[in-house]
Amino acid sequence: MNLLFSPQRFDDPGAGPLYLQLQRRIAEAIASGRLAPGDSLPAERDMATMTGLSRVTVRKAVQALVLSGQLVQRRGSGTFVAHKVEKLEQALSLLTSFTEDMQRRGRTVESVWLSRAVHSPSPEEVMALGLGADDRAARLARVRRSDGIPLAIERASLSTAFLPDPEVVETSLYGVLEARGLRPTRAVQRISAANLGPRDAELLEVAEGVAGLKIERVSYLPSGQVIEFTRSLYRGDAYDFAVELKLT
Amino acid sequence: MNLLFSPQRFDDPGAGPLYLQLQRRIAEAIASGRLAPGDSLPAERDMATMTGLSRVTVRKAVQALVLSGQLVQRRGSGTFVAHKVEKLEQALSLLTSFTEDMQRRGRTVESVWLSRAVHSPSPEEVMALGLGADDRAARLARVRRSDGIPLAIERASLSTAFLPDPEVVETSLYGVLEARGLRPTRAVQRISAANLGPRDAELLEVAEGVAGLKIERVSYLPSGQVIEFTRSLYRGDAYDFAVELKLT
DNA sequence: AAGTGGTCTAGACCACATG
DNA sequence: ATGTGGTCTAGACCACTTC
Repeated sequence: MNLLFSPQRFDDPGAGPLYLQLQRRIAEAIASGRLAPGDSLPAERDMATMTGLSRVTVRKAVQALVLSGQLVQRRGSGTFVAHKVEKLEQALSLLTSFTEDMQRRGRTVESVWLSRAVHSPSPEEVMALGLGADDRAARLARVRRSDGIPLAIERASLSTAFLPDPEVVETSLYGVLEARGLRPTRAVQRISAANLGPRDAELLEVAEGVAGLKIERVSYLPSGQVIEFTRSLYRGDAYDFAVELKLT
Repeated sequence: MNLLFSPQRFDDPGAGPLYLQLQRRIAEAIASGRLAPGDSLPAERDMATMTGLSRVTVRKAVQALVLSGQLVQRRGSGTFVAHKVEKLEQALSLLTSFTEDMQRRGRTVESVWLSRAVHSPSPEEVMALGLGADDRAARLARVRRSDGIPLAIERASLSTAFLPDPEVVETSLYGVLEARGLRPTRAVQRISAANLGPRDAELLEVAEGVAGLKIERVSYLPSGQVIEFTRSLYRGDAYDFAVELKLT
């Protein structure tokens, strides 16, 4: 530990900014196992005096490692090497139920509703759902958790023609639709990456700016009509989507 | 503009940290169109005096918006509202050629080799490629660009049994393999999100910490043998992968 | 009560871009 | 030459956790 934070080599010219040098040192210590998951780092002030850097510079190095998921900070408690999160693998080309998926893995499932209500549709919803001037949109938003860890935020929108009362949805939206005789047969998903904003980061219990996987799904009825439009945000560190390719 | 950076309302109690208040203000100005793409913001020092905040605090607000892709900073030049990047949509369940893909869209394609060489395999490569003790790994790394914008970093690994001399690959790896009678028929991709590290961020010409889409692909020969293992890193702001779901 | 991370300040120097 | 963002410092107070 004394070695890790010794002021030596911080005067090297051409080694780049000081915060990057420190960041690299810590990252290497983690990669090599000299810092193991769960280990605590010295307090920021202590690292500063040990390295001869200012606390602001130490913080900048630490922040980058928090963003990349290698460190975790807890206010009032300390800075720790992150535990490896076993990535959950999920097939992308099958529409699977979150609940069944997790139970098959022997994990607990919790789902916290953020809202279930009817709103005037946003322009995005009008586009995606093909709504008319007087149509209204039912919105369902929830946080999906497993074993106490939040994994994803799901925000679904439907025309009230298909779901007049969103309050009736307890667990499975598709279950409720099925009971009403509505069965999507095709869906298209679009996947991209984005840094989480303050709100979403808080809901997923990660630092602001952490990378998240954004998935937008549009589901279609056999008639070709759009029935549902869902935007999900997955924790990038906890999820892994798998796709099998057909090669011609 | 005077309005945007007026010190009013920065004394509101209960509105959260100052940098978040400023961040929110700027984000709203962009969303509402009062700040249009390409517009320049005042210099950091000027924003600081206008708002009555310190430069460090202004920087923290700006940094977050740079991370989320809403602002762009150019050293020596200024801070600007980012131009909307039209997201490139790509089908995930087809193995498409980057070159053909872009040309079909009427875009130029450039590919910059970072390295083409033979190495001792890393543990990861041994695992993925199923290498033996004496096998060596051919590595190909390049940055894919289109219209002058870097879009992705591709790092491919193969056993030298399949590709003894990586230097022969000029544009298409699959083309070279095909010429050698090697034709993958199945591939599995795993997708997740990650914050870009200093090196990768530089190669993709974005700020460190920006969200990237990480795709790992393993391709198989008809015999079931693994022929290739590729790790790609796409700019999260410029790419969008599409998958169609089969619903049973 | 003591220690931790979170926020904030005022001021400084450097490297780079543009006129 | 001037202005810009990039880095860095020393010191301060707050909110929270832990003892």
